[in-house]
Amino acid sequence: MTIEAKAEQHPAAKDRLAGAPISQDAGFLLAKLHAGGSVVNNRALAEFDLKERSYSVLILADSGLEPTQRELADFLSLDPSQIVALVDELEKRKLVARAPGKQDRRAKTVTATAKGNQLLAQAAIAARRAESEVLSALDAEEAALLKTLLRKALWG
Amino acid sequence: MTIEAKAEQHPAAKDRLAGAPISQDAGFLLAKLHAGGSVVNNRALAEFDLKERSYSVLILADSGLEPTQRELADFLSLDPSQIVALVDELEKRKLVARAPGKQDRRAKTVTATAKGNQLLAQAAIAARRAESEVLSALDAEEAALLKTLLRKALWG
DNA sequence: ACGTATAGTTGAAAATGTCAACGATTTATT
DNA sequence: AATAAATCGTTGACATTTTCAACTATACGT
Repeated sequence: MTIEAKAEQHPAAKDRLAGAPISQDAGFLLAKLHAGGSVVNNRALAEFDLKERSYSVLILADSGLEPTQRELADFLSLDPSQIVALVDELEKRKLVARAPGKQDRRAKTVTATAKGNQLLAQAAIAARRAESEVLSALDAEEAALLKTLLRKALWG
Repeated sequence: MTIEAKAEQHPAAKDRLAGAPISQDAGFLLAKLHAGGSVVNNRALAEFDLKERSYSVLILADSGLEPTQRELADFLSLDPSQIVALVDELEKRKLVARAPGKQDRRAKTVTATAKGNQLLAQAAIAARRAESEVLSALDAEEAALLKTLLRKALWG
């Protein structure tokens, strides 16, 4: 028996369970693709001493939107105290800076420094490579469609 | 100014950051939709004293595929020791049973009991409701397409 | 038969998530 | 204007989850 034929009879064993009805469950599919993707993303970002989380904060800090920590917490679905730790670390590395909110002095806006912007430029390249690895089973059109649907599910 | 017009100028404040380039990142979109979905799913399943994880194990145990714990770990992207805890709890509640693997006595297959099957039937209804809540911004066709794309990304 | 690899289990350590309290502000109510 | 109520960032405690190294029992390769 050829290897291919054997593979068809024993679906890689790895995804023998893919036929179970849970593969119809969006929550499960999301969780599984996210879990696999996180590993790939974090591996790609490790080179820059970043993780998915700190990378996200850095992007938002670099966006020009001058997000407050509260906005970061809401947007990233994290507890405000986790944002404190994340920003502390990035600030210690001089990648972002805190500034008092303009019309609300309780708030602190987080913006990327020039150094943060430079690191981000490099990291974004690695992140794009990681993403195409994660979505390698999709062609470009399908990948774009997937992202469009995810955005619509999130924000309508 | 109408409320709608105001909403357009100040995009709910909640998603003011949605315009940042991170919204182009599949990993981020996956993480965010998964995070929001988990809350909804777990709330729906709490009624049955289940969480996403135990619900997944129960579905797989009920699938007729007689998965081993190792297969569950691989498929659910969890450490084998986490499967032990999950199955322990479900087994204590008589929802699943462990049986020695047929051709490998090291392995243990996990199968749902009649009681587990009955609970699952109820829980699956709640899970479906939760899913349509999470994907409420998508019409039926879009939701189906999203799931198809996720499955393709995972298994080709 | 022997050494090597794998399944499940245990327990510890590290990372993450959740929550309540606090000082400094801002906003709402009188 | 004065006071009350709410919000922002922060800290620290606690719970949950993840990760990892052992260990026993069994299977597999040579």
